[in-house]
Order: sequence, then C-alpha cells, then structure tokens
Amino acid sequence: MASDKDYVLDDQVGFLMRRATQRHLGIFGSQITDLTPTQFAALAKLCEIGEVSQNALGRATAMDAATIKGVVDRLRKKGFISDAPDPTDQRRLLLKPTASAWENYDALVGAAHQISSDTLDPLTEGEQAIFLMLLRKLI
Amino acid sequence: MASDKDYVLDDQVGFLMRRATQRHLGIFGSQITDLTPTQFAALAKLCEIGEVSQNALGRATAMDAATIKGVVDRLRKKGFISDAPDPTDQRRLLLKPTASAWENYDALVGAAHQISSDTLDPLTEGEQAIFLMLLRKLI
DNA sequence: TCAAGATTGTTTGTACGCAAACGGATTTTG
DNA sequence: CAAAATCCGTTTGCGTACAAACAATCTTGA
Repeated sequence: MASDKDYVLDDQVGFLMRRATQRHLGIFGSQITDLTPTQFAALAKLCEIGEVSQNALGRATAMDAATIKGVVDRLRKKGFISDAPDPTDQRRLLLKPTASAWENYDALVGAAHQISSDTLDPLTEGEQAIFLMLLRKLI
Repeated sequence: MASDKDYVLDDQVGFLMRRATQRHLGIFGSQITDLTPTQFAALAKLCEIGEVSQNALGRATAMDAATIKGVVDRLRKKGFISDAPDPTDQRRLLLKPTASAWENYDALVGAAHQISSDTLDPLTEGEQAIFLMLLRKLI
C-alpha cells in the first residue's frame, strides 16, 4: 500500500504549475513573436500607467530590480520606451511609452486576449472562472 | 464603460500563474536550501526511475535536452548522480542515483510534501482538489 | 543493404529570475 | 540638524529555459 510519505512528482502543485506555464508560454510564442511574455507584460503595464519609474514598473509587474532593468533595456532597444531623469528625485529614471509602443500594444492586445483564452480553452467557462478565482488566492 | 478590448494584466492567467509560481518558489527556497526546485524534481524522478538516460530524465521532468544537461551537471557535482555509458547504445549516458542521493532524497521528502501543502494552504481541502484537477487539464 | 531519418548529448546565444553587494539620493527619526 | 534607514538604479553570479546548430550513433524503409 502507498505510504503517506510517497512523493509522486507528477502530482505536486509546483510541477503541475511549471508544466502549465510551459504550455502557456508555448501558446504565447506561437501568437506573439516580437515580444516575450515578460516584455509584453511590462509594455502593457507601462501603457496602462503612462509614466513610471523603473523600479515601480518592476513592482507593478512582479519583477525585481535586476530583472526589470534587463526587460526595460530590451524594450528601449526596440524603441518602445523613452526615459528621462525625474526632476523631483535624482535617483529615479522616469519611463514613458513611445508612440511606437502604443501602436504595437494596440495591435497586440487582441492576440494577448486570444492567448489567455487559448490557455484556458481546455476548461469550461465555469471552470475557467473557478480556476482564476483559486489561482488568485495562491499569490 | 469598459470595452471588450480592455487588457488588464493583473487578470491574465499567465500573469497570475507567474505570480503563483513565484510564491511557490519562495516557499520552496525557505524550506529546502541545498537543492533548487528543478534539481529536486530531477533527483526525485531519478530515484523513482532508478536508472535512465539523460534525455529521458529530461522528458520525465519536462526539461529539454539543454536544460537537463545543466541540471544533471550540477547534481553530479553535488555527488548525487553517477553515470556510465550505456553498453547497448553508445550515444546514451546512463544515470543512476548515488547512495548520497538516496539519503538526501529520503531526508527531504517530508519537506517537499510540506512545501506542496504550504503552497496550497490558502485553499480549503475541497478547493485544493479542484485546483489540482483543473491545473492538470491545462497541461 | 544502405541511404534517409531520427535520437543522443553538446555547445552557443538569448532571456528571465533572484540574491547580494554597491554608491548615490532621499526620507525618517532621534 | 544629523544619523540611520530606506530607496534608486546598477552590477555580478548563478540557475533555469528554450532555440538552433552540430557530430556521433542508432533505426528504418526502400
């Protein structure tokens, strides 16, 4: 008989979440190729907020200071972020989306919705709502 | 009024899964410090299987060939994996857990169970079962 | 049988993701 | 007001993760 101590990797929540994330990233990559999911998240938040410091954008997108720096660097290289020193705080780098950022964001929002929809497609609508509700409790 | 096209990052399944995974990795790191979650997954599978080629271990743990190579290299450096060429297939590297691997695995299984339990702790037992069931459908 | 195709392990390059440390700027507090 | 604490952006180092390419080795099919 199975002991309480049995450990089946494939039944562990961490392993299942990693695999579900892998599938989601595959869906994302097949529909949006110019930006990574992380870059799109930062772009979306930046367009949502409008003007924000680098670290604050990181907090808003759940990326630490080291991670958001690399993401912002790559978005700037793509021409999606312009920055200027904050006149009221000399430590801060004030980020703003460029016109090109808005164009790309607007063009990609539909695909982004589709990606979320495709990710949840194996579930019924009711299950999707339950899943998202439970997922929110695990943050 | 909100348009159908509104995109709220914080409501997207990908973003929520990333944050839930972050929380889980934090819980893991606070209870198991000698091994990363990925390394523990590979170790657990290796102990479960017993003897397996490197790429096959990667498939069993949802890691591609490049990723599993690095993980195996680090586990070997820690003394948890011994390898030998497969006599029946000269391409294959046959991996086996060392005695030290078994000792460490046995010693850590309890913590691993606790990590899964802590990760799901915000949910009731019924919710946990539902969440895992839905998560499995999203793989 | 033997050429075509697949698989094994490897390397390189890019991109998160986090810990830790750092100097400089700002805020808090004693 | 000055010291302590905090926050800002940066760098380094390590560990996933995956794409793409590669040589060596099997396997298959005509």
